[in-house]
Amino acid sequence: MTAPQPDDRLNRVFAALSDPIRRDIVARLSLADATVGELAEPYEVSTQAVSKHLKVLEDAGLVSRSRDAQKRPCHLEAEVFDLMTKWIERYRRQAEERFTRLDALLAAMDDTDTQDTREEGAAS
Amino acid sequence: MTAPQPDDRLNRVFAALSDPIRRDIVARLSLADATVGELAEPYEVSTQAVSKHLKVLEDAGLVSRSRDAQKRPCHLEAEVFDLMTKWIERYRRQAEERFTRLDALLAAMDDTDTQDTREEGAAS
DNA sequence: GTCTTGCTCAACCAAATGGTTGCAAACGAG
DNA sequence: CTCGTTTGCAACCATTTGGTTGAGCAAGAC
Repeated sequence: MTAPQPDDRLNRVFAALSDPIRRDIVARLSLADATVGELAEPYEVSTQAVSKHLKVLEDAGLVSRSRDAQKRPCHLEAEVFDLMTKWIERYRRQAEERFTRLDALLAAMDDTDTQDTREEGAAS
Repeated sequence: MTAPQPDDRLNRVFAALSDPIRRDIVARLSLADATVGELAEPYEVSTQAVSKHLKVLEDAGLVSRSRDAQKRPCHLEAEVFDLMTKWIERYRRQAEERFTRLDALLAAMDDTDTQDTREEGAAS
């Protein structure tokens, strides 16, 4: 808890969103804050199960909970989304770059006929 | 497999990326295609374990495998990333919108004093 | 005070996950 | 054909996960 390393964070965030109920909860919380009971109502699972899901989302940093009498209003923390999009975009861009480089290589090969094409060696 | 519904897809993609080894594999495949053995080398787990990880990534649609003699070169399919970013961006935008609307509402309330403020009703 | 509501905690259970080992298939090399 | 290399599959094991039920706590309602 003291040092939430980005790696650990990413583990939890991706894992949290791998469950359809939790994704649905996030979707609904993006529209409005809600209590545990309100969130649990549409699903056929018990309130306790939803409470567990909320805990997973909270541990991932996706949801924060305050107090209002007995109720525990849940609030979406959209900030964490950035962590994911940064990770995803980084490697997507890298892959796309590689793709365009491959295109260029193929074009060059087409020019210089069938020469020795040592280029894409192992990236050790 | 016949009808990979987007929901199911998202389950698998998010779950696949919730493991640090699998994220690392994706990161390395974004630089260059690689065989199972090459991918397994840096880790302390067995080749079979990495083979399993590759299967998870393949089932999620993140990786495709071709054949070259005994080797099975792995290739990153960056397309699936879009599915995630679309999902994420959708709800992040929604949350941000709500945030700015709340700001506006507060400003309006400050103007018109304490009127009836029915706005954020349940999202049935 | 007692009651009811809203939620969490604890114990338990079945299924999935991530790892292991051993074996077999596919393929090129000799 | 036989051998080594690379990979996938099956069985097994420990841990995690997503669900259940039952009890308990906190806070307004009576």
